[in-house]
Amino acid sequence: MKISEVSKTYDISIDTIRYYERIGLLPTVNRLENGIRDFNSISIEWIEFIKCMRNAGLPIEVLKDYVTLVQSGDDTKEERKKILVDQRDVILGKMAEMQETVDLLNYKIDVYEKELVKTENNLK
Amino acid sequence: MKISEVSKTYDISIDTIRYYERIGLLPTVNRLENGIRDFNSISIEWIEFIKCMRNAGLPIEVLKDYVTLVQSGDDTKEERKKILVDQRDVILGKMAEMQETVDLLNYKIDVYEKELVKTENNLK
DNA sequence: CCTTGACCTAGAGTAAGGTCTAGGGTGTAT
DNA sequence: ATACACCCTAGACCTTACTCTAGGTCAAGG
Repeated sequence: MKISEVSKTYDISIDTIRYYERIGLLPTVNRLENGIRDFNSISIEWIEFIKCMRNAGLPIEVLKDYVTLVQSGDDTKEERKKILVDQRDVILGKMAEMQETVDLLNYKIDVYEKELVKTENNLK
Repeated sequence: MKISEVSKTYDISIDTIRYYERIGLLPTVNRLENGIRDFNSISIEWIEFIKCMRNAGLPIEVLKDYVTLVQSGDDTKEERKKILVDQRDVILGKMAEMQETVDLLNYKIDVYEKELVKTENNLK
């Protein structure tokens, strides 16, 4: 799979994919003889994982640490698991904050709705 | 209320508060004769609102638009409500994405747990 | 009086995460 | 054989949202 196809399939810009590889977030991608990237299923799995984690706002540095641990063997499993658990907690915390914001927005929207109805009635 | 107190109470840095005023996100704050900011209840309400919305990731530009509309009178209520509704949708969308990430993390954490137990048993 | 601490402004600097440009190679359809 | 679509790298540039620095005012305590 070439980079443009990956880009379209996962809706990540070509530049971003190359950037991820360059900074070591995406483990080195296979190349054809002419140097062109040829994404195999392992690279694709990383792409999917990175996309999902980045969507949730996990910082690149944390993901890089995780990727590095995965690449350095089985005795890093405890450490890897800890990263995932910690980040899950961070996400859950953010979701709770966002829910508070949604609650406030719901309240404010409700107030606007009532005020707008009042204005309509006044026009009658 | 002086800036340092606002900063402590709402856990926003003094620099950030001044920055928000400077860029027009926080409507102009009252001053004492000597030029020192004196936050009244209206400013405080804005601080609380901005903090809540920024926590949820709403961009400063969108919030600035909202603030501008509030300051330009009652006939902008429809437009203001639209901003809030749109942003609520954005937040709900992000929360759904984050839930997907949490699901994936739960799965992965579970796999690590099982593997780690297996390793322990092998050591027996 | 003078030092300390809190306040002020303007403007430069920083961090995170991309995005874009210049310059160049390759493969294939006309 | 040349034009077009993709691919490559290195490195500059950009956006968002702060954060910090320099230089200065002012009020209270020792």
